[in-house]
Amino acid sequence: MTGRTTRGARQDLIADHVLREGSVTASQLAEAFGVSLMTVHRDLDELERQGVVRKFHGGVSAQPSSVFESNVAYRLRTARAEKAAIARFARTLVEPGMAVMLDDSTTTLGVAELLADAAPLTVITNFLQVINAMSRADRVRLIALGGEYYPTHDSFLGVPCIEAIESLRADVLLTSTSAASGGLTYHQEQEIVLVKRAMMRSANRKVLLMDHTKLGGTALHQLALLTDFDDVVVDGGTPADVVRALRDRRVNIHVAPLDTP
Amino acid sequence: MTGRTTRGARQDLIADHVLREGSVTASQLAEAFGVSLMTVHRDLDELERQGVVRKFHGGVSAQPSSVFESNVAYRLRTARAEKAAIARFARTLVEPGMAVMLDDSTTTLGVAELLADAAPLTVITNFLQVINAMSRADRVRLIALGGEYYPTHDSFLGVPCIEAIESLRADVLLTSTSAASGGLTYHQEQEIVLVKRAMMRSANRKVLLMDHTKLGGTALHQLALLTDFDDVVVDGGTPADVVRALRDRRVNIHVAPLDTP
DNA sequence: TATGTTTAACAACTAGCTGTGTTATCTATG
DNA sequence: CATAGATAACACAGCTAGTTGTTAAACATA
Repeated sequence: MTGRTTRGARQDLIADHVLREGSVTASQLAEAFGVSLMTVHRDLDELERQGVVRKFHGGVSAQPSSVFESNVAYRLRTARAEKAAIARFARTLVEPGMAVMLDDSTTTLGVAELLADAAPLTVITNFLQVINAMSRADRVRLIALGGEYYPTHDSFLGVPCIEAIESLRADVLLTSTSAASGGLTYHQEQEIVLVKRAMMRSANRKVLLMDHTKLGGTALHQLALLTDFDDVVVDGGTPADVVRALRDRRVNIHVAPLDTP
Repeated sequence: MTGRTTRGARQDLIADHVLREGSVTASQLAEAFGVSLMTVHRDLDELERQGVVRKFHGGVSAQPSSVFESNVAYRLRTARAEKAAIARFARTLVEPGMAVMLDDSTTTLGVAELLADAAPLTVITNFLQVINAMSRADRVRLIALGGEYYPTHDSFLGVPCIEAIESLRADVLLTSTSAASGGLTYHQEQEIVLVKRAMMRSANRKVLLMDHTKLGGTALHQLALLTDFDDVVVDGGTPADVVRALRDRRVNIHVAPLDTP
């Protein structure tokens, strides 16, 4: 494990290692990656800032999953290829002239990057990263949902957000959540659940985007039934029997093919 | 006029020149700045994109003032020192723990950059540049006002924005507008006027920030009386008789000293 | 069509930033 | 109080992104 790696890749590996082992010392990491102690400390500071690990005198330990799994920075790193595949598929559900609502999930961020091609378009979102991306896009009418800013999600939530959603109506909602199993979808945060539900009430067609790593899990709060969604898009890495089981439950499921490089 | 200048500075000079002369040819500009024609064209494309000039075959002409004066990019370039002075003063009106509302003016953007020092704070704004700045700030609770995005202002306006404002209450509002004269304040855009008025209704203390270049002018729509504001902050470049006249009108005026380098 | 103007594509250069290590100082823990 | 660990400050290498000029092709205007 001594190959020269870039900063980001090394941090990913450190994060994986910590999550797997529970805790490590700084000097072990310096040794393992052939890099100076100072650099390790800087990586660990960064990971701590992102909420993935906790530092203690001598090293770091993993955060309880409930904490770091909410994190944008962490979520952006997981299942990248799967999300890209799903985004490409979701993009085809959007046609020029539509009003598209996007929630604050990293999966929909992938869609946003492709949406410029579908212009003219109205985009409605509470996700700051999407807001910034779309503010630069041509021929996209952008409607931002305000609210209280949550740094962990990089989005706006709370009562003001929900009220704003309720006075709008979108043609299609592209949304995602952290877990699904047994015909139900889940999310670990109350605030997010309330916003997602409001979005579902304000959209004609509700599309759920889920990479296969999220299937079979649960989280603290129930969000909705899988059958409450008009479409569910999963990536090509989803086991065939899982797809079949969902189809048997009358879930309108689509499989987005992964890139084969 | 042949000294080596940076891109931004050169564009400023070109903009000034065009606004003064009405129109210029591309080759004249290339000559004047000792720079290639291609570079001039690139500068002009940029200025056109910002809405400051209009291109025609052979050169450019100035946009009518009503068009370019609304532009963030243009406004950001004007009266920088004055705005900085006013921002420093306005910063002293904000105390830790307050809920501060900021409108979408370049003057308040200057204040936002200084606000981190006054944390903990609640900041309420519809200005995307302030949202982005504050989302990175520590110990600042950020409440974004949503609405329809207006690229010329880089902010969110319209009914959703006004409704969001109406359900909030701020300790202090820092606002600015494009012109003031005869005891009245003005702005050239209806949408903006409605939002500013809503903000005024939702704030306990209303502070108007005006650099002296805006005094003595008017614009299409009346915004409010100068005496509707609890405080009016002008920069040190304001003529003494103007300050006296305002004071005679019972305007609670403050003069922010300019930097003397 | 002829001429001047604009754009596109490429390459060179630059400035500034990012990532890194070293050293020295500070801090925590036993 | 001693020692290992953490941080701050500085310096430097490498790289990326932004800026410019050149050339050639496309375009507009008379």
